[in-house]
Amino acid sequence: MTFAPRPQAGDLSFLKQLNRSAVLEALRQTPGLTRAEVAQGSKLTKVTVGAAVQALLNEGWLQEGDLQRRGGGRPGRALYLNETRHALVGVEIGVHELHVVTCTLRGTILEERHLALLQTTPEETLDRLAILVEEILETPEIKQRECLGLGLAVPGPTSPSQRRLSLAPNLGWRDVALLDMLRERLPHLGGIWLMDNEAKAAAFGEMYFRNAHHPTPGSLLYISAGSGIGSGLVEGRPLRVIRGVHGLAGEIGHTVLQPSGLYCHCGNRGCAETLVSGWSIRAALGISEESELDKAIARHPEQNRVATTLKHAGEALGMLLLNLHHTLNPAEIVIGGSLTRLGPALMEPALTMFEEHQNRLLPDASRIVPRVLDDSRIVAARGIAAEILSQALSDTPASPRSARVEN
Amino acid sequence: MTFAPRPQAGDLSFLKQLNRSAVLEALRQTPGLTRAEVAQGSKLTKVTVGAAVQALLNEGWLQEGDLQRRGGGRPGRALYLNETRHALVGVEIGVHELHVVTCTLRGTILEERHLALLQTTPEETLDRLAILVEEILETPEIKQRECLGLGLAVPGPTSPSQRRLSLAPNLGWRDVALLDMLRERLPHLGGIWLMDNEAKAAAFGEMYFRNAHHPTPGSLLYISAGSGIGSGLVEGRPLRVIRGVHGLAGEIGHTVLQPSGLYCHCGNRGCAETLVSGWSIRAALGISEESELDKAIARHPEQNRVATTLKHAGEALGMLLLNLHHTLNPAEIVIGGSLTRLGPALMEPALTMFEEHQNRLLPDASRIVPRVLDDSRIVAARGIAAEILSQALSDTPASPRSARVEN
DNA sequence: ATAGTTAGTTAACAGTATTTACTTATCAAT
DNA sequence: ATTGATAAGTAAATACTGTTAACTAACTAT
Repeated sequence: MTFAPRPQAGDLSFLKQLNRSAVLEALRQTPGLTRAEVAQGSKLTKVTVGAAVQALLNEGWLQEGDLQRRGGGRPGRALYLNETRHALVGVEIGVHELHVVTCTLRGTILEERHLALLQTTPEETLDRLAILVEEILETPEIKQRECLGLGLAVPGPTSPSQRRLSLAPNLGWRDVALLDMLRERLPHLGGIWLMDNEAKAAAFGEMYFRNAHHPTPGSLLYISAGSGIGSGLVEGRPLRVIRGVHGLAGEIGHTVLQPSGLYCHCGNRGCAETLVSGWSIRAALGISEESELDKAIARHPEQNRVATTLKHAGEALGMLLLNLHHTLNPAEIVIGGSLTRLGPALMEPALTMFEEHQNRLLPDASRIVPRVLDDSRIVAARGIAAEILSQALSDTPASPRSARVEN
Repeated sequence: MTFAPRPQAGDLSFLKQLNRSAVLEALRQTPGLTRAEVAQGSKLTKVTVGAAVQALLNEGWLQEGDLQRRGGGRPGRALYLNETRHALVGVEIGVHELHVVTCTLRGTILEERHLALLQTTPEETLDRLAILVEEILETPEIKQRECLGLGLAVPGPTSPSQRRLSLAPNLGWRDVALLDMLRERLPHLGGIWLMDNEAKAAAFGEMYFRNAHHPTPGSLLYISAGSGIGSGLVEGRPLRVIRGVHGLAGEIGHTVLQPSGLYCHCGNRGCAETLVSGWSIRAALGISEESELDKAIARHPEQNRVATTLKHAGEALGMLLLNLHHTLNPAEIVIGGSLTRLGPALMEPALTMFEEHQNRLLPDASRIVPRVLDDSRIVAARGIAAEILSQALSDTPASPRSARVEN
C-alpha cells in the first residue's frame, strides 16, 4: 500500500495552533516555567507567549503557580498544565487482566481499576470493560472533569488503521474491531478514541512522561516480556512510534534466535518467544498455570531446573537485546512486562550476555534501564493515555484573537 | 545522552517558508501540476499558491511548462522544479572505489566519475576524491549551475553529529573527521555539507526519488549487501532516517543468526556478516581477491562448493530479512549492494526462505523489491545528494513580500 | 456568437507575531 | 526609606501573511 499525503502547509490559524502547542509542550516537559522562560526556550517573543498563555489560562489548559525568584529583577509567575480540569482514560486488555486508569494532564494517576479475566470472547470482555470504565467515570474525582478521550492498549498487533486488533495469540482472538465495539458500549464518552499495541503504548508513555529526574532520551525501545514478547520503538522529535505498514513492527517474539530450536505456534523454529516468554518458561518447567510459576520459583530458587531455565531464558533475552541494539540502536532499552517480576534470575544473565557480546570495535551501546513507572500493571494503560494527551495538546482548538475573553 | 530541544514554534516567515516548501514538495512528487492543482492538494488557496509560485519562479526554483488541458475551462500552466539552474554533488567512498555524481533538482544524473581505490589512508583517499570533485565541478554542464551542497556517503556508521566516520572495518579506518577533512580540501565549495552511512543514504534516495511509476511506500528498508552488510530505514512523513543514538541503527551485519557459528571480527559468533557478505563468501570459497569471485562463479556455476555456498548465504539473507520484517515491518525491503550482482543464485534461496517462514497466523509481510536505480555504483552517492536536496528545498530563504521582484 | 467553466490575478481585509515603549515588581546599595 | 539596576509582563502601533471577493483570461460546448 502506498500513500502520498498532502505536503504540510497551513494558514495563520495553523501557525497559532502550532505556537499554542509549543507553549503547552514546553510546560509539559518543564513544569513551572515562567512566560519569559517559555519565550526564551521557543523562538517566540514574550509578547506572543504572553498572549498565548493568557488564552490558555482562560480556556483552562494552564494554571498559574507561585512567583519564581531567579536573580535580579521582577520575579515571574510559574505556569503549569492545569491538573484539575481534564481527565484521560487509559485501558489495557491484558491476557489475564483488564486495567483501567485515569490520569491528569501531568500524568498523575487519579483512579485505577483491575479485573482478573478468564479466557473469553471479545464481546464479553468488552461488556465487562465498559462496566469498569463507567464505574471509574462515576468517581467523584473524575465526574467533575472533562474527559479528553479514551485509549485502548491490546496484547497484539493492530491493523494499519489502528481500529482493529489483528491477532492476539494469547487470547485466541483474531481481526476484531475492538475500538468500535468498545465505543458502541460507551456511547456517551466523547473526545479522542485511540487503540494501540500494548508495547507501543507503553513505549510512548515511558518516553512521554519523563521529567527532569528521568530525562527524555533521544529514542526508546520498550520490551514487553509477558505471556509473549513484543516491543515498541519511539523515536525523534516530534515523538514518533514506529508501527510498520501492517502494524507488525516490534513483533520481536518471532525473531529467530536458534534456527534449529523448538517449534513456535507461528510455524517456525527457535523464535525468541520459544525461549523467553511466560508460556515458554512454564513449558520448560512443566507448569500449566500462570500462578504456579512464582510458587515454583519461590519454593526452589536454586533448584537446578528452575535456575537453568531462567538462565537460558535470560541469555536468550540478552541475545535479543543485542540484535535490537544492532538494528535500532535506541538511546534506552526499557525492560517491562510481567516477566520482570522474576527479577535478577532473568535479568542478570541477560545483562551479562548483552555486555559480554558487544562489538569490540564499537563499544557504544544502548543503555538498558528499568521502567520508570513502578507498577507494571498500568504501564500500557497510562501509555495509551499519553498518546491521547499528546494528540489533545497538539490540537487545542484556538479561537481568533478578537474573541479573546477579557478578565 | 539526552536532549530536550525546543518545541517547534515559529513566526510568520516560518509559515511562509513552510508553505513555499509545501509547494516545492508537491511539484517534486508530482511534476507538471498547475497552480490550481497544487492549491487543491495542499490546504492553501490559489491566491497563496499563485504568489508563492511567482516568487519561486523569480528565484529560479521553478520553471513553467506547457498548458495543461483538463476538461472545461481555461487550461493551467504546468510547473516543474527547475532542472537547469542548480546542481547537487553526491560522493561515495566505497571499499574498493570512489564514486562522484552530480544531479539536478529532479534527480537526473548530470555527470559521474568513478575511481578504483587501493586500501589507503583517509588523507590520500580524500586528496584523490577532492581532485575528482574539482574535475566534475569544472565540467561545462556543472560550471554554469549553482551548487546547493555536497554529500558524502561512507561504508560504516557515522558519529551522532554526522561529521565523523566512527568505523569502517573494510577500510581499516576508525573515528575519522572525514567531512571536515574533505571540506578543507574543497574550500571554495559552499552550500550544505552532509555525511551519512551509505546504506542510510541509499535508503533515503530510493524513497525520495520515487515517482508515479514507482510509488512511494510508507516506509522503506534498504539492505546494502557488499563487503559487509548494512541497512537503512526511512519512515513516515516528513521522511525520517532512523539512525540510532550512536549512529549504529542498521548495523544488521552483527545481528546473530547462528549462536554457535563462525567467529566474526566484532568478536562474536554467527553474525549475519559471517554468512552473507563479500568477505564471508570469498572465505568460504577460499578466494582472496574480490575480482576472483565473479570468475569462480562464472566458471563453475553449478560446482557444488560454489552453489552450496551461495545457497547458504542466500538462506541466511532470507532469515535476516524475516527478522527485519518482524522488528521493523517496512512497506518495502529493497535489496542493494554489490552482492546483488550474484543474481538469483543468492536471491532465490533468500526469497524462498522468506516466503516459507512467514508467521502462518500473520500472513502480511513486507514486500521485497529490487532497486529502482539500476546502477548499483551510484545508489548511495545519489542518495546522499537526495538528503542535501531535501534540506535545500525545505529551507529556501524567502524574502518578505514587499521585496517581491516585479516582472 | 454565447453561455458555462476553470485558471490565475488584483485589491481589500482579517489575523498573527513583532517592535517599541511602558508598567510592575524585586534586589542591592546607599 | 530611597534610589538605581534588572527583569517580567503588558499595551499600542506596525509589518507580514493568508484569505475573501471580485475580476480577467482562456478554453469548451451549444
